[in-house]
Amino acid sequence: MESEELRNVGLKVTSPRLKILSLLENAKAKHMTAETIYRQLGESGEVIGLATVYRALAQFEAAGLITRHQFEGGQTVFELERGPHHDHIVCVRCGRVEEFYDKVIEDRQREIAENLGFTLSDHALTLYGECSGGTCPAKNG
Amino acid sequence: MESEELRNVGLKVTSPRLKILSLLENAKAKHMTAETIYRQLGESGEVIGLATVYRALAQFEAAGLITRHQFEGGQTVFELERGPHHDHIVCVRCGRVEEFYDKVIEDRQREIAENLGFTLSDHALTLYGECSGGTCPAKNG
DNA sequence: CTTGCACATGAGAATCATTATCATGTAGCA
DNA sequence: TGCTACATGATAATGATTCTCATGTGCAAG
Repeated sequence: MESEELRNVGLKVTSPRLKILSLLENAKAKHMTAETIYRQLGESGEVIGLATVYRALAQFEAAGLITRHQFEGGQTVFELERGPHHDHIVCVRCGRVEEFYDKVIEDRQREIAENLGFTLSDHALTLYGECSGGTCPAKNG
Repeated sequence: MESEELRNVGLKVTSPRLKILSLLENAKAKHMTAETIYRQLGESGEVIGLATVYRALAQFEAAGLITRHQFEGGQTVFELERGPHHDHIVCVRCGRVEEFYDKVIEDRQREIAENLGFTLSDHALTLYGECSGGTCPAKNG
């Protein structure tokens, strides 16, 4: 139940929060902007203030429920935090986002940070390219 | 001479462009925001419209003279394009930016993109951490 | 089951970075 | 030297995100 997820992280269980969380869990697109969430909720008759959407997303992120990504050029997208860590590759033509995980890279990152005298706390790796013709609908999906 | 750099990429040689380019080449900080460039020029008595700064930076980027980076949370920073490709590690405490290059990671990125059916055109790898106590002035510099 | 109060919400204003507009100025070629 | 396409600067406009504030509500205590 989503209510528990909220309680577990110390957030009051409210209708807007439940709806946003629920949308994130059931949406077809795994990466959504605040605006998209706002619009999709509106279309389903669940009208929630845009400010509330931003607030809820910020709280969810602080609580570790979701992750925020800032791909180049575009807006900030949010993604439900489930499953193991991964990075992203974005098609510059159609906007499609794929995920991947690579142990070699992960390990190297830690080593590099250490060598430079940093304590690694986070990283952002995003690849940009074009997905192969057949697959690429040349239109966001 | 900076004038040649401009001519070489097909841009008219104008005073504002020369000043911006010159600042980028001589500034102590290697990564600067449009706002910073605007302010530093103003302080040196070289008053240039903010819009012009943004325009010039966009043109320099299109011409390959500089590179644009979008680190998390902060604004967009620009960096003179000289020397080989590299990635960045940013101190989340003091904002210091170090650069690094790692062949292992570069190679893996290409492989990963291929495996996923993408033609890699670009990538953004930024590590976030805290630089070691002694070195970290805990204040941007 | 009521009550109180800290916290949540929504509408719209405010902010921040960035881009567009438009009247005027100028680099650079004929 | 003069023309013309392009550049500039002041300012308005935009788009994303955050703040404000009056009002509403989850939920723990009684």
